[in-house]
Amino acid sequence: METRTLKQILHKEGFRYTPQRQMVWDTLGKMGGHHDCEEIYDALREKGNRVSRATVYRTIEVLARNGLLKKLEVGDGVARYEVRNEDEHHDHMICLETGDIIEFYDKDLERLQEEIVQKHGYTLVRHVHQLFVRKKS
Amino acid sequence: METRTLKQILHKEGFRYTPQRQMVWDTLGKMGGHHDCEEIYDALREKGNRVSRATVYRTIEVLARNGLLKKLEVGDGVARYEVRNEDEHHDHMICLETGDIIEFYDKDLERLQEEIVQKHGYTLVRHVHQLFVRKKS
DNA sequence: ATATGGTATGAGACTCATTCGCAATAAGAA
DNA sequence: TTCTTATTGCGAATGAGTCTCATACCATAT
Repeated sequence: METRTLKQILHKEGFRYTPQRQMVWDTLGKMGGHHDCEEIYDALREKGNRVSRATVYRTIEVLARNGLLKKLEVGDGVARYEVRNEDEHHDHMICLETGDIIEFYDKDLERLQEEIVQKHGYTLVRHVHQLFVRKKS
Repeated sequence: METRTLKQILHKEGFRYTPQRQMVWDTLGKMGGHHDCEEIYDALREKGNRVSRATVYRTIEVLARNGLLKKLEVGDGVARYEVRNEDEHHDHMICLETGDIIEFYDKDLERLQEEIVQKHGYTLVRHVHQLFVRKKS
């Protein structure tokens, strides 16, 4: 059903359904968490799949554009991606000591953001909220 | 007095006070707003100052490390900087249509962040909060 | 003032993530 | 099956930012 879903989504958006796209999607799903293109590329090759780096980048772009993936940039020059869960939004807390990425969600925070944007005469399209933290000593 | 201030700060931190560093600092101050290294570099050269790109990058790194500048990454692969005002923190709202960068500050939001981090057993070091918006239609 | 030690600068080479160009390939419509 | 054209693969290209290293020059001790 996963296969069908991806195929349907791609077709609906006018994209072609290719084995490479399915492979990238499956791999990201199996890996879980947040990964950069190189990691996805390596994971694919380790499993013997022959895909080019460029295709991984392009596929991820397509998947992200269609809301299947969420892009995460922590400021280290590498973009990471995670499978997007339709009905579950969250932001990230990044531990400066371990590099761990913790997800968090706060209803009030989300509401506050909306209010602030409205107050300025705008509409919120998306947001980036990252908390760089350190273990409490 | 600006000159004295920068000189003092650099010395206190064990850095040398050089005309290039003063130039970069002055230029950023005169420009105001958010600018990337290339813009700063160009602004300096236009005024006839001979500085190398590398020095601009290095100087900005030094200034940022010492809290004189604030780094801003919007996700377009170019880091922007703004002069930091000691007693005034703010986050950014980026208009997707015009590229305008609007500053905002919300006390409750700041407090909420702290609470969330504490709840997870961490200490907040710094945060990135960007609201990508569109003019209300 | 002057020498001295070591940081800072300049210019360009270099990195490294990401994108491009283009010929070859293969979806999917007819 | 054929045809159109999106997609792939590969390597070259891009571009922000970093590094190298010889030279310049800041700041302290003399």
